[in-house]
Amino acid sequence: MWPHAKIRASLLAWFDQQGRDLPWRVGPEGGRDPYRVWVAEILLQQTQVSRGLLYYERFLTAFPNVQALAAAPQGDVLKAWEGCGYYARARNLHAAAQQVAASGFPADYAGWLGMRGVGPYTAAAIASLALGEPRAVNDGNVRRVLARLYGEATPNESWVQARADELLDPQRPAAWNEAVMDLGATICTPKAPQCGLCPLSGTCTAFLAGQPTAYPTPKVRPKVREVRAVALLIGSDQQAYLEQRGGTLLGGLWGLPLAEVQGGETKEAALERLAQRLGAKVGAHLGQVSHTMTHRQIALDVYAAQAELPRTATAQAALSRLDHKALKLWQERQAGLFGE
DNA sequence: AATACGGGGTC
DNA sequence: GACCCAGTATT
Repeated sequence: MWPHAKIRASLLAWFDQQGRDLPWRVGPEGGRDPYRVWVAEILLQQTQVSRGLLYYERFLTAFPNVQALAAAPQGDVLKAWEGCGYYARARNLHAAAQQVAASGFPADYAGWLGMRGVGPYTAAAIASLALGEPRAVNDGNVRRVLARLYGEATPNESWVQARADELLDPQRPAAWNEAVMDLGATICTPKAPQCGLCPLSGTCTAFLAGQPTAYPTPKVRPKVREVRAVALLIGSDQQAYLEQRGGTLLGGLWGLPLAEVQGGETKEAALERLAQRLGAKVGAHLGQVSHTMTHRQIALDVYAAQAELPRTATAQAALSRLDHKALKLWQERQAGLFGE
């Protein structure tokens, strides 16, 4: 039988001393501002805290409360999210904010779970941190900490949730959740854990076995698909013809008109297809951009082109990193033309 | 149960 | 280059 009481006391004592001071941790323990917690939790999905911090202040300044977020145009919301990735988070957050502005905040875990973009992790986080509900979070930190604590090399979701549920401190659920995540983020890190500073090392199976990083075993990664595409820059890097991307990949963002090179098709054929669609005359090859996403490796050839199409100020639209790289080719060409 | 979904940090 | 990050939605 595991010494749950001892583990709780050790970790919470460490947390009270060494817990991180983060901008969304304002207000009483278990009674935080739901809007601020909500925004932070969405922003931090698959995003490291150090990076989330950069966006959090900016987002809260632009949209200080749920009414402001609900009333904002989607373009403004995506612009605030630009560069942070997983843009469905911003679209869902915006849509859900409009629901909250109309009907109020959900009152409990189940209510939050029904909101767009809110899954089991986020619902548990908001329910515990803002509502004081005893709900155990299950994120990457929790998974790693518990895998090591119990020496489970291949923990599945239900195993992690079960261990997290039974270990959750019923007296301080909010602090417990933050404590486990802080431990995972600062001490019990993936590659080089600082077991010498860990309050749980005395009961940690992985540490006692001398193999902390052996748990959990790495997840299998999906294969990266290689994609070739062509894009047209009509205008300049500052003022260009932009299209809003549909679908799930970069959906809602704006970018240069683009055509993927289909299987069995040449780059020239794709370029011709694209030019035809826009009624554009293709000019100089500006260069090639290479861009890696989690599941794609994109090689994009960018061409200058001429057409009677409306221009958008590129600084005002939310663009992906891929499109920023493409626009940069224009600057480099200008520098080249004028001999540096 | 798998896969799609960004972009960057760390070793 | 591998592996990961306060995960969720879709299939």
